[in-house]
Amino acid sequence: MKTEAPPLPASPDAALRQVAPRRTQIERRTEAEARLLAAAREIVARKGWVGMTLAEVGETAGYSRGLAAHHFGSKPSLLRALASHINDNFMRELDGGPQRRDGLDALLGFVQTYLGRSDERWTNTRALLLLMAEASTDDSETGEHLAIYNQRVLGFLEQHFHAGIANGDIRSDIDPASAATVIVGALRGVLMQKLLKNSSVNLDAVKKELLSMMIRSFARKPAKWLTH
Amino acid sequence: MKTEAPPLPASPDAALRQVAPRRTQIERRTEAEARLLAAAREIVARKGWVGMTLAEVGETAGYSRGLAAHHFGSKPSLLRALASHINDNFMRELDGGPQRRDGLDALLGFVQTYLGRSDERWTNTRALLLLMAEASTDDSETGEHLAIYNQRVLGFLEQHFHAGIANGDIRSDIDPASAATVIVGALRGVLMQKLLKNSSVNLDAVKKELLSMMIRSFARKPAKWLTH
DNA sequence: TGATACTTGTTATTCAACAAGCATATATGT
DNA sequence: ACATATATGCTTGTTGAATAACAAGTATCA
Repeated sequence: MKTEAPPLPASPDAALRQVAPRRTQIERRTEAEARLLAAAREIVARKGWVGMTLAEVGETAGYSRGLAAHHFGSKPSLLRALASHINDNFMRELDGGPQRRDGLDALLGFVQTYLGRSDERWTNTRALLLLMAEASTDDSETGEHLAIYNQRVLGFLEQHFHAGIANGDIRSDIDPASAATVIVGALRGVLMQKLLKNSSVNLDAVKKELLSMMIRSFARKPAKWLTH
Repeated sequence: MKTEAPPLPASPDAALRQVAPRRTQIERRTEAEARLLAAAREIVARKGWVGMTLAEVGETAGYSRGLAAHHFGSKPSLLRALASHINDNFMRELDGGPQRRDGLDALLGFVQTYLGRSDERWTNTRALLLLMAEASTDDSETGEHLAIYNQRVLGFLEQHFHAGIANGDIRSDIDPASAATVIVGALRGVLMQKLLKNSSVNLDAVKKELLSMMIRSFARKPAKWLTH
């Protein structure tokens, strides 16, 4: 299972010791943390939180088996860092979208971004899904950070529902909180089915259908958006 | 954590040994299996599949720590039995609905049933959600049974989309497979948020919003349904 | 008496958590 | 500048707890 020879991209290069770029402590620590989190994210996406071992995280990141435990102290603590990390990534991706959108336009863009990714970029979503599912079980405080993450995403959508209602694009009889919950739920639920074995989910078709649903349900003048 | 004195509802009653109803082997075995599955279901709902131990299942069911392993042989084998069990329960609950419904009416009824349960009856759904989430991680064949379960539910909905299109209630430009995926995903995704810590999800409001969405998106004549 | 259900005993494995040591970077003194 | 000392990052050694899986024993039924 475990890769015999982890990547180890030439940080301590034996042959060219002289060229070793004498990184500062802060650089070393920062890079180590980044690589540990990236490794954790991938492993969680594959095996889930409980299936992930600290040793595997360290080794996948190209370090020793002990580093993850040493750096983060404990597994729950790693989860905390990981949730923040993924959340930050996603929010950054949202901001870096095509252009500034608002109201219903922003909501449709959100869905397009969420379902429009290539297989490679699913790792984040996949990991987050698994974390959330497992979080609702754990007795400990492990799950609260994910609840906070969820609140942030919901808040983002609610805000755009309100904006859309204000600017007249969205029907005023929509309940922003409930509608946001449904949309986020639909996105996660669809992804979850996609990640099941032997899945026959056609993401493009689903995306199209969901966008139509949103326009017909939320738009004050659906025709204006459907033609687009 | 573990309850010191499990229920043990008077199967081997010490005081009234004489009255012990001399059950047949088949009866004993059947009851044991039922109680083991019920215990497993509850524990999975609380702690998830991986967080559940075979010993706890046996003891929660009122037996010895070893029975679960002995009866089912292995943990994956227990999962198989559990998934079937929950699936059967759910399908029976669907059939026993208010009355025979069809097409869009059946779809709306499905959503109402799914989101309209009391806290107690969520155990099934909760357990199934966790199993599904964890199933998409496992390398083994553990998850295939859940994929099959998912296919069955999707099939049920697709069939009613087709029926609704046929009888004119549902727009003909709806793609049944995609729409079914969205609805099932929305239901699960909403439940998942509800199960998160500190959840502020108002299930009644969400149900109402989702039903409105479905009517506005799928119905050929929304007005006919919205007044209802 | 034999079969079947169930229990208790045991083992091997996995893994988080810590501790003690090694490696690399930075601060201080000459 | 250079050397030495200290701090920080990283690795290897180790331990104890948890637990799935099996084996051998006991109770219940045919």
